[in-house]
Amino acid sequence: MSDDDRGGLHRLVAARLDEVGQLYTGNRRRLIELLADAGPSTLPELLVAGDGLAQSSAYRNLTVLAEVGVVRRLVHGGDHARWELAEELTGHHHHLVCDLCGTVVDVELPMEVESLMDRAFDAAAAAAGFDVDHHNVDILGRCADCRVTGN
Amino acid sequence: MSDDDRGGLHRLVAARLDEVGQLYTGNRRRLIELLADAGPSTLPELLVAGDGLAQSSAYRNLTVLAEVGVVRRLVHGGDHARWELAEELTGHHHHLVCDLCGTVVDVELPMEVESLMDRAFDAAAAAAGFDVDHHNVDILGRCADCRVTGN
DNA sequence: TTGCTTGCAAATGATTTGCACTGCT
DNA sequence: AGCAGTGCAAATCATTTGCAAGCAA
Repeated sequence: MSDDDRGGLHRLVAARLDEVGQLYTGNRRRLIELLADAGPSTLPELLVAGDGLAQSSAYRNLTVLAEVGVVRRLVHGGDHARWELAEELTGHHHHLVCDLCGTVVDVELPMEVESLMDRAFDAAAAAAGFDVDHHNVDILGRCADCRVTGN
Repeated sequence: MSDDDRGGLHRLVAARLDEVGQLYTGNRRRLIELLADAGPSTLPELLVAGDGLAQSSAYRNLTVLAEVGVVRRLVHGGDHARWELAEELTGHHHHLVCDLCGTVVDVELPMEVESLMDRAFDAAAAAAGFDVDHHNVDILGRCADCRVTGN
């Protein structure tokens, strides 16, 4: 994310919090910065990078940020959930997930692929009586690091 | 799943267990039957349907069945994980997930869509240094029941 | 001074494990 | 006999919550 977008990011988060009477405190700003810098992160990762941030505050703040729609909780197989900035802030994307170390990296797919998937998903869901709201794609495999270390 | 396949299913599971010196016991057979009948199910659902099956045995048996590759553990947002028969037994498929009640239903996508996705995913992953092993697609929305009840 | 935040400690709840017992081979 | 499977109760561990003190409008 460019430094240019960073200001807009903070302004949007502050506005969203304000709408529900919540403040954009230092802890919350730090979490947003960390997620903007590091992408999908676990709570322990955020605590290590967060310099003294209390665990309970981190969980509470991430929950609040998710409630106002600026953060999203991801759940894959590992012990800890992962948190990332919401798509409204990052754009629509999917995830590369390493089967070995659990790392999650964002990927964007070509627009034609997204629209073909949308059409296919709508059709498949309609046949089962579902109304589609959105879709998540996880691409699982081995990340560059784990390929090298032969994990 | 047809009754015809059911016999083959049990034979395959028994063989897989046998390979690692484990038995195809009544509890394990019951779990396989329940998953074949009900699709992706939570542990509480399996216990209710399982008539006296102990919780710890259910967890332990599902773990063993997953280790020999006949069962898969799914994790979406809810309180409980869900378990389903592995794709080797059911064929490749994806999931419709109800945002409101958490129900998960299997869907199959047209072959052309799968192959287009495979190609797109390989290309996107390669750009990030990932080797793709497989992919999961979750289609999220509102199931037929929740549409009716206006949950 | 009213209400949102914070950190600590305690509680919660899904899942796992220790153990003694039963049952297959 | 010898090892796998079972159920109960206790332990684990990510996450949540109660509470008292700090801080902003």
